[in-house]
Amino acid sequence: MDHHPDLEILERTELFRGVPVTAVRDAQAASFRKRVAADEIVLRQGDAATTLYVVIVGRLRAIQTTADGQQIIVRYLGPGEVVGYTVLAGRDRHPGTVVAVDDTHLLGWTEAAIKELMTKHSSIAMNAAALMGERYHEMQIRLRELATERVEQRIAHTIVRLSRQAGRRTARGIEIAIPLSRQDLAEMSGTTLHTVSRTLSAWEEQGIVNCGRRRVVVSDPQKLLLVTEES
Amino acid sequence: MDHHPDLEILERTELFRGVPVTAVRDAQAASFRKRVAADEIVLRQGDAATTLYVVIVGRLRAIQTTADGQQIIVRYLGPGEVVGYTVLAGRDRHPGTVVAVDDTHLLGWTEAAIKELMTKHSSIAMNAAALMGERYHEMQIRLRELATERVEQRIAHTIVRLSRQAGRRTARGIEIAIPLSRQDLAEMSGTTLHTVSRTLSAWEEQGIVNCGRRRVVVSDPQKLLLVTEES
DNA sequence: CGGACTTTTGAAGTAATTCAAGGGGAGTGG
DNA sequence: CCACTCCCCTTGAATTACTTCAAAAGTCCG
Repeated sequence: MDHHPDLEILERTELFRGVPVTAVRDAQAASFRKRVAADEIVLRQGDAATTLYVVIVGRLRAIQTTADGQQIIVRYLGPGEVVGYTVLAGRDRHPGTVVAVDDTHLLGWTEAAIKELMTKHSSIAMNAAALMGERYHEMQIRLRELATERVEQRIAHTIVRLSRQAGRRTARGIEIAIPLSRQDLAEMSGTTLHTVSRTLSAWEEQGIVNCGRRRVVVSDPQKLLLVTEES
Repeated sequence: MDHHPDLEILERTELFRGVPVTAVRDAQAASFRKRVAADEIVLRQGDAATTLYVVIVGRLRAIQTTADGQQIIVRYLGPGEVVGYTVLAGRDRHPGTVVAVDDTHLLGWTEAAIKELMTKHSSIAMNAAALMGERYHEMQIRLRELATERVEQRIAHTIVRLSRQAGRRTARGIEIAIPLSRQDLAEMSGTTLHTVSRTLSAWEEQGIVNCGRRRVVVSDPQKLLLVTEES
């Protein structure tokens, strides 16, 4: 069993992309598998951070909860992405909760293992820095949107982002391959489910989207982009 | 000149903390100095990213500007902090602009130099990952605040954060050692200068703060914390 | 077919923005 | 040293975008 199927997958993840094969092999050897069913929690806000995961198949959502129970969706995580960056960041408690959206398959490392890997193979550590930087960048954009844009524009941006991240071309347009309730969209856009519902209804009339129960299809991506641009 | 004063400073920065002395020496040798006067631009949004800096003395502000000219202040950067993370993140264009608030002294590296350093010394790369993770985490918090809190609470959080980052104990309370206009606070809290002004006026009457032209002194930190907590 | 969850839509309420105008400090130049 | 100017700050009043409240209608699943 010299040739392992996980190896090829790992080589294409954000953490191991461009890393020498020997190093990826080391990583693969030190990893363990974890499967979680839909709606299961992978890691919980406030818990001690002990593990880092890479998503192999499936999709998860990272959320943050405030003291008084309000939630925001920080992001969705798909194949190839890192879950549990806490260990990379050198923090000791998870700043958010990660829940599986579908049945998911992960590869995991203990804190000690991943640190050893990064120490031995600096390219892994550099990838870690790059990936954290990428997320930081994403957040800057979202922060700016939230601070300067109107609700409609923010919802449009949220949907554009989702369609790029998890969009599937269909006959009717780009379908977002994640079940999304109005509440979910609200928690991503910083608004209420009511406003999301009203906005989607309006867009539906304009032929921009086509949505149902926990389902969003962008029928006219161009028009949607126009919405993100208007002042 | 074997013993260089920059060396000791570098050893305490977020990028070189805990890194073997030989590595820090390498870094110091590869660095160049840069001085910028107050209000000078260190790097400009949209420009090609070629350099990474570490702040030695002084303070800078990172801003993001939208297409239509609206601004937000992403954060302030002080001694020991990294400026120009773009290079670490592997992006090619600066996502924001960084301007010096005071006269500032930086140490810089070319992209090639810093990448070589990280490759040779994985602890530097790991620090880079940790520091990016820390910023990502900060942004998550701010995003949540912006999405779930009222303006007054957000302004309170902004000021609490600033007082931790740049607070100086004085007879009157904690003075924020950065000149801050109402507009600046607005751009950090996602509101308008008018609302900031009204809020500060109200707090002044309650004896929470004591502020003047581009100056904020927190006279009752406890009461301010209460504001951040109320629903 | 019952029941839980999701979505829609109207109406009322409100927090915060926008509009508008004036006041005050700090620095500059005569 | 005074006056002028440029910012910065303040405060009222009007407006509005969005939330909150409320109720009803769909939709999916067991």
